[in-house]
Amino acid sequence: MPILDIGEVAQRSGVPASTLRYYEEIGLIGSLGRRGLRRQFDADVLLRLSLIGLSKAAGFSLVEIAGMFGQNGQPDLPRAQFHAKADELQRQIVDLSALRDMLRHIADCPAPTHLECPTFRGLLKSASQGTLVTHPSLGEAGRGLKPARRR
Amino acid sequence: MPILDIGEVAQRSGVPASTLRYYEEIGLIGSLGRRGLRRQFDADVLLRLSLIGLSKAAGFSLVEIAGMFGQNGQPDLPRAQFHAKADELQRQIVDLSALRDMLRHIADCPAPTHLECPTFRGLLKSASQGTLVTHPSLGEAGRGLKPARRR
DNA sequence: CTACAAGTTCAAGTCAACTTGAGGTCAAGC
DNA sequence: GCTTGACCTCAAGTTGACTTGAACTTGTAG
Repeated sequence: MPILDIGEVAQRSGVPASTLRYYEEIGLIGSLGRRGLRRQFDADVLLRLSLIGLSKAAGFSLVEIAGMFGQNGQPDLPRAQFHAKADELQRQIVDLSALRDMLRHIADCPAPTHLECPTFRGLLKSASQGTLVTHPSLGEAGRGLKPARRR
Repeated sequence: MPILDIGEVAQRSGVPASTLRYYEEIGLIGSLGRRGLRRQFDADVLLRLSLIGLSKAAGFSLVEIAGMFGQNGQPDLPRAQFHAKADELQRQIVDLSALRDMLRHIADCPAPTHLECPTFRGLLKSASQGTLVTHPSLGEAGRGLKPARRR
């Protein structure tokens, strides 16, 4: 079971050392202990970081992620909540697929003003399985979507 | 072509008026003009807001979104860039699907420590079509993922 | 005509997620 | 024994995306 120090974890994972310290501080990852001052990480942390990256991309906050994969590796949440998160994610996947198709459409369709193109409107309407504002006077724009973040 | 004032847009779209002002300020949406002091919005803005919500969920920043759907409604970017964004989105969809399956797995699998479960590791490995750190000493964790944000 | 709800501006505040900088520690190699 | 490089802590700064508050204006209803 290999032990890594922070520089190696940073290099292999692409996550900066400052971020790793921050993640440890908030309890999102754990280290085995110290050698002198230096944190020693189990190689497993790399998997955990993948999981974290994935979850961040899905729009989960660090706090939520911490809840999903408690410090020991075991989830902190009841099973039903996982199903709920998965379903939420499924909805998001549907939406992103629609957006992907819209981007492809924009790239290929010669019409300059896409909001008027029926194909485009159709794709937009299909997003969020119809909960979007396309229908007169009902629904909330982007309702059911996870606000997402990047940096 | 109906004209809406900010309160109606807010109500129908679920986007707070303060956010709508902010979006207008940064050029993400446009208003038709003013009636007295009050902004008048074309109903089309609702579609635009859906698009914005969708794009935010996909992890695009407001600046990127503004570039994709320039103030007039026409994109500001070359076609190739749209294909690139679509492909990026496609990769993300694959990753999120893996994450969704992982969440389902956690909800259903009785084993308490999922990082050791082969099924789970398999799912994790499949994310980002294998660019993740699962393989010894190569790759960056979550590489290729768009960091996502929420509030 | 007056009240009032709904709008307006502008500056400052907030929040999550980090990053940066200054100054300190330690183990290994020369 | 001394230097060097990789690590350390802790406080403060940054960024994006908004939100809040105070003080002001306006169209409509009574």
